Amino acid sequence: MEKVFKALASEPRRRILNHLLGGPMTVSEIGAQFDMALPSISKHLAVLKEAGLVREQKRGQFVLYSIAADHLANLLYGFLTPFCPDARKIARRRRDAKPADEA
Amino acid sequence: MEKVFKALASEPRRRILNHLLGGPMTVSEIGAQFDMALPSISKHLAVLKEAGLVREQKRGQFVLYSIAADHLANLLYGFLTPFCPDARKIARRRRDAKPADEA
DNA sequence: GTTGCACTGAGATAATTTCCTAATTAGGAA
DNA sequence: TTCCTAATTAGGAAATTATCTCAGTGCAAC
Repeated sequence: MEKVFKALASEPRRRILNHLLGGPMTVSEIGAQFDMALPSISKHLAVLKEAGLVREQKRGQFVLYSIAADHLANLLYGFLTPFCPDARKIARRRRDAKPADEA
Repeated sequence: MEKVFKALASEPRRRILNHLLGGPMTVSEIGAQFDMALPSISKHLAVLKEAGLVREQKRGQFVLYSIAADHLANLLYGFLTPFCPDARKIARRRRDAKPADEA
């Protein structure tokens, strides 16, 4: 949870997540959307991956990153649960639907 | 949104929010739960307030802080919307229920 | 008024984060 | 092999954050 909120507490990283909604992208493709050096993008992706918010898969010399939307949703619903009755129902429903996916 | 995730990216601040689930508390009462100097607690509360996650009300020499759970839920649901169809419905439902509460 | 408690502001310091450039690793193609 | 591209690692500078102590402000009770 700590890593998740730390990861989300960065505008570039939230923008990366939004870009990935369109489907898997390589580091260069993501970097082309930003005015930032590629190693910085790579670092941000590592932070997101460490938090479980993206997945990486090597494809030859490329690395494809894709969003782990389910994980993101489960974590935030789980966090919201104590604060909000709505979230409790949804968190339970999501958990029952995919029993082995929690963090 | 930036302020919200920055505020949540801190273990002490998330703990403070959880403590406030029991109802409004003074700064000293909150501080008693932590091994941390009071000015630090005060600072954390200021960050949470700046993010709209808590409200403060002066009561004589005391300052009562209480959680703004609705705001927290609305913001996170709003953030989740692009990533998760569930959140879209809920965010809309919440918004329609309280039309003048968004950030 | 004076004393005491609740809280916040100020200043200092250590740790963390973010970003860069340069160098390195690794894969694919000539 | 040699060259090119993709991505990461390394190293370092600048900014931000977190925390402390100490000083101040405001209220309340004596």
